[in-house]
Amino acid sequence: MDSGNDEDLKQLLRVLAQGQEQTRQLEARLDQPSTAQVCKSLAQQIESTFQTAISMMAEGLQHQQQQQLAHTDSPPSAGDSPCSDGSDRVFKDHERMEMYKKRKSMPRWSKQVRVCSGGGAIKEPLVDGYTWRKYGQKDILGSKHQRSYYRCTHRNTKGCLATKQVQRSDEDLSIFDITYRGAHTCTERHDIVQAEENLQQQNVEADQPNHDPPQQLQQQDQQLLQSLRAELPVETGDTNPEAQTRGSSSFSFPSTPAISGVPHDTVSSQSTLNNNSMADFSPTFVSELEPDYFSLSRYRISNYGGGPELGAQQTEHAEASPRAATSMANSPMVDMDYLMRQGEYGPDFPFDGANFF
DNA sequence: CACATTTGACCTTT
DNA sequence: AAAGGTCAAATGTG
Repeated sequence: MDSGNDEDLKQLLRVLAQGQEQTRQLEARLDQPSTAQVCKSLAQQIESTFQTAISMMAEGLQHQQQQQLAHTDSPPSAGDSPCSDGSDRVFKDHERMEMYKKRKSMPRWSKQVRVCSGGGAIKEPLVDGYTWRKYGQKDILGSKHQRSYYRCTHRNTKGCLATKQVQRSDEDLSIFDITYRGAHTCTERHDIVQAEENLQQQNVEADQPNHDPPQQLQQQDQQLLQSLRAELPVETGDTNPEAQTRGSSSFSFPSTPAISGVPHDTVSSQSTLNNNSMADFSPTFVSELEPDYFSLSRYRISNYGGGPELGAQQTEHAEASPRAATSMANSPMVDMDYLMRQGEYGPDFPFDGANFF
């Protein structure tokens, strides 16, 4: 238990450092002609990061209190624990329980991704910048398509508990419902915002033909632009029906950092939306199976929690990277390349924010 | 060999 | 009890 405590602390540190880094980024943006949207996204990301930290701390506190209680209530007796044979199992069960509780309290948000196929078979939009590992697949009652379950690849190495579920929509085969759960505590892509900003800038430049494009803007980016233009907006009329049926009361998270207690009952819609909203434009949609397959996505984020949607529709950029499709679901950090290529954000951009402690 | 996915069993939630 | 979510052994892949 104590060993886990240590891990938790490290993780907490990571999350806090992430928040700090994000705040720095936001601060830097405020001096630049950034779009409001970028700043807002950043702010939301920061909020969410701190929420994660807060809930981690609250959890730790609760755990501590429980331990203290147990200590004072029943003084340590020799025959306290079950026989040697069963103790292991009991411990495992207990741990599992904790896991479930932990996950249940995690922020959760979903979005719809439209995948446009160029005639080929449609594959799941698996690439979103994080590396995921599939751990399950299920038939879902009333749905034609199975739901796939993914967890962050770094679950074991960094204890990152982020998961996602992917399920193809019944009505529109080109739409996938993706539900994310938990913020990434691995620091795989802390700098998404910058990538997005680059994209936006490129977009703007493209709209103003007179503007000299920086030399660094090259083929990849051009293609990217084209794809941005070509992409289809997902129609906004639909209120995700499932958000009401299955999500209604299952999720809660504090909107304001109420320091006390374990916050479980307050709902903040906007804070849950964007935990990693930036983390999800999908770099590589080129299918390795279908050479002509070329797809993009634009998505909406629909929040759980049943609260009134305030600007819940937030569109993000999708991109199609000309980079050769990597294998399967993994395409780590493609956007990182964009960052590095666009040297203008300079040397003082502290990448050590990604310190892996 | 070290990863990934598949898939039936198992567990939790409703 | 049924549905949803996860685990873990078997299997696949580079």
